Amino acid sequence: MGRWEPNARGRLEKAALELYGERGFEQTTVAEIAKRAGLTERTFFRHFADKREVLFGGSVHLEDLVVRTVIEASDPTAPIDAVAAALEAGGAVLIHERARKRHAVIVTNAELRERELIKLASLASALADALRRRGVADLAAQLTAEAGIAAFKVAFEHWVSDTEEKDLSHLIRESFDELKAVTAGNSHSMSMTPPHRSPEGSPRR
Amino acid sequence: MGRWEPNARGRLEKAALELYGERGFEQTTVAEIAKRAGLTERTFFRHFADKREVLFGGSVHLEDLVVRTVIEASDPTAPIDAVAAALEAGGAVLIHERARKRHAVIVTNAELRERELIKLASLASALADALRRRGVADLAAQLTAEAGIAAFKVAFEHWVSDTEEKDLSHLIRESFDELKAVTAGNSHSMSMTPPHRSPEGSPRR
DNA sequence: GACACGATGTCAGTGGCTGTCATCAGCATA
DNA sequence: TATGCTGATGACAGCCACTGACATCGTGTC
Repeated sequence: MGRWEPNARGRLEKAALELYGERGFEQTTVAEIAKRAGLTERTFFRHFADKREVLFGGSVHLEDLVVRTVIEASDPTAPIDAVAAALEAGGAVLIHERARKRHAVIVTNAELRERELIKLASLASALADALRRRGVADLAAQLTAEAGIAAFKVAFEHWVSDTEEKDLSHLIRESFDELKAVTAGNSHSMSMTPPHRSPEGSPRR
Repeated sequence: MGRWEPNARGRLEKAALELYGERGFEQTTVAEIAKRAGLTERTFFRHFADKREVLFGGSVHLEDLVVRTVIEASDPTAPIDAVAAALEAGGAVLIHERARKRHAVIVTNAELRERELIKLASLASALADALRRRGVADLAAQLTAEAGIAAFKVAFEHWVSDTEEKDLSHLIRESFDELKAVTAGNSHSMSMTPPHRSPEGSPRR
């Protein structure tokens, strides 16, 4: 077979996730990741554009799946529901255990959060494109996509923040329902006397 | 007064925006920015956390304004409308000319887009906090904030992409109206036969 | 056997960013 | 007036992310 151990990329991903988890993202050097994977720093950068990207290998695959699901949605579906269904399909391929580990690393570092956000923005943009191709007007397509991503984001964060694995599909549906309620103005008006608020050490500012 | 020229920070911001515009973000070194501002590289990093942050000095001020507006909203306002009004108030302090120049730089570079996204995410998070403090339930607060930011983002992008200055307030209101329509499923169902689509070289994939 | 190919290694260099110490005007205080 | 403190800046050394250029070496092909 090959002259080298196979699956260099996979080994780098594994080593990186481990090291980021063990000592933190900033405290890990690319050279260390490469060494644990039995490779050199230079090779790391041949597989990944930068030190962060090694955590986001699956995002292309996910985006593909979600976009395809929208494109193949049955005809008389409302755009927002097509987006919800597509994101549910995307969520279905995620593995709770792995997603939790990965997310635990990401939330500890601002640069990694930035990268996550731009991946979601890219997904929103691709979704909007798909909707436009289905004949949805430009502004509506953008807003449906962006609002859909917002709902997904909220659901996903609840999913990975919990040790016990709830059903992500269910969380996504709840999130979209709440989104609809909230934008309809159906949510109760705000009151000046918040219900559950004790004055134990008021937040500064 | 001081021993040095006053307003070092402002001079750095000005020099950076100019240079990023002239030769691009990546082609500009921090040393060059500092030199144009009559300072040293080390001083740049005392004023800004990194090379990107110099473009985002106003974001704290903006976030403050928006959050305060939500907190001070009159009692019987629906949360989504309070958020819309607050973002309109925030948008009102932006200067079209300057926002356009800044945005033109940001869209050319992925790292800068990442930074912009995390600032918006921070704003969403602060908005959600403000809503919770006003007694809005947790999930509703998150979704209202995130969806509101989505609407703002779309409106803002339209505003800065146009040479002629439309009214940002107006664009924001339109965006929120469209958001409400779209999440209500009021938008027309998707059709398999898109209205305006000529087959001139189908996009790959 | 010559040769192209593709994945990796080696090495030198750039630039973002940090820690540390020095410098120096203004200000307070003895 | 001398002394000392403070706060903004400069000077310098160093780490590490990332890149370009070239070398190496199995594998498959002609």
